Amino acid sequence: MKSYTSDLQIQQFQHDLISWFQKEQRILPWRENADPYRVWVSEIMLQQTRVDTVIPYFLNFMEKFPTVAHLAGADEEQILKAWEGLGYYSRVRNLQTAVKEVHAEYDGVVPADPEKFGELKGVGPYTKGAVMSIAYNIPEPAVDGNVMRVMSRILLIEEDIAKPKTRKVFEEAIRDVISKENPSDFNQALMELGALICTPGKPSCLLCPVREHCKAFGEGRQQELPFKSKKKKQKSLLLAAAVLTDSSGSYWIHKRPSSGLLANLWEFPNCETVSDILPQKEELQLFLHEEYRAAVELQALEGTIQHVFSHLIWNLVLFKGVTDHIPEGSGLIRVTEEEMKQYAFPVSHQKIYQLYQDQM
DNA sequence: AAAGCGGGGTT
DNA sequence: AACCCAGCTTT
Repeated sequence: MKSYTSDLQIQQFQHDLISWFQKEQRILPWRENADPYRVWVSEIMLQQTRVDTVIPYFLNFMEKFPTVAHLAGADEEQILKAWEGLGYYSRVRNLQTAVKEVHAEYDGVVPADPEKFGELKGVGPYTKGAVMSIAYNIPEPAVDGNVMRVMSRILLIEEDIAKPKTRKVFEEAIRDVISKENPSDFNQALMELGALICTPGKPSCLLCPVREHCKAFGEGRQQELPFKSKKKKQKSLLLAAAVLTDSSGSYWIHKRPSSGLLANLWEFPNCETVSDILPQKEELQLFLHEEYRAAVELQALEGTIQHVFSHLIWNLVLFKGVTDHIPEGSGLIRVTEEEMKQYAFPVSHQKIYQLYQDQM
């Protein structure tokens, strides 16, 4: 079996790629220095998330939690608030779990050993390679979506990048071609190339520093790659939510379970509505009484909210209601409008809050 | 191997 | 509407 890299001019490829990166790289906050903790935080934030989205979150996060010790000692409520709106909230809970371990087991120093670093919570194959190469200049592959796209074109790899085992094919290829002298710039250059030049839709091949090395470009097939099988579409759910207040204007809110969707975030009380005979308002009223012992008359709010996740769609119908009597320990807590700012809400419930306030 | 897990930008 | 994004964990 002939390897994918056998007819690549590796030295020349490395040089062309790294030289381009050193000249053209964007100025980004996490490139200010190579502090391993800083690099680590940036890599977690950048998982499935665009650079422009991450920048303000990264600056705020580093201000609030500048070191391993700061993050290890923070309250979960604070770190979720710092992540609010960024999505995939288990990322920050796993990050804190891992950082606590680094604080306790490694004296606060991020281990410069891929095997040890890779055992930490939330550190998968990509993050391991990225942090080890960028922070410690260790030649490990860091294969993300960008790298699979770029290398599928350079080496004309036609395997399905949606399949988990395909990542290993790319990791082996990268092990063959990665610069041992400068793995940090090499890995970053591949990702930068994927972001700026070798883009999904119409790659700018005429600006590409490595087009002479690119087999797909040589055959005019760059638009066909990478190959990715389709994923199935989202399920759609019908939900009803209630903005409940007391007579003084404080809100009744609920903390979501510690696992699953939007774990540990706060929300307005709500339920999925499944009946085809009962009005949604009555179904929600029954739920509020069963779940929280809250007897409350609801009024419809104007407008609905659709919220799209990667794997499902919420269609929300909204109500408001006033009650002063909900038992202690019911699962709902009472917070003032001012205190609301301390709690992390998913964007869907921020939309609910916004819509409610617009109608008051 | 497949599914669960957010949110937003691009085309 | 589909696709993509500096993916990882659980089942």
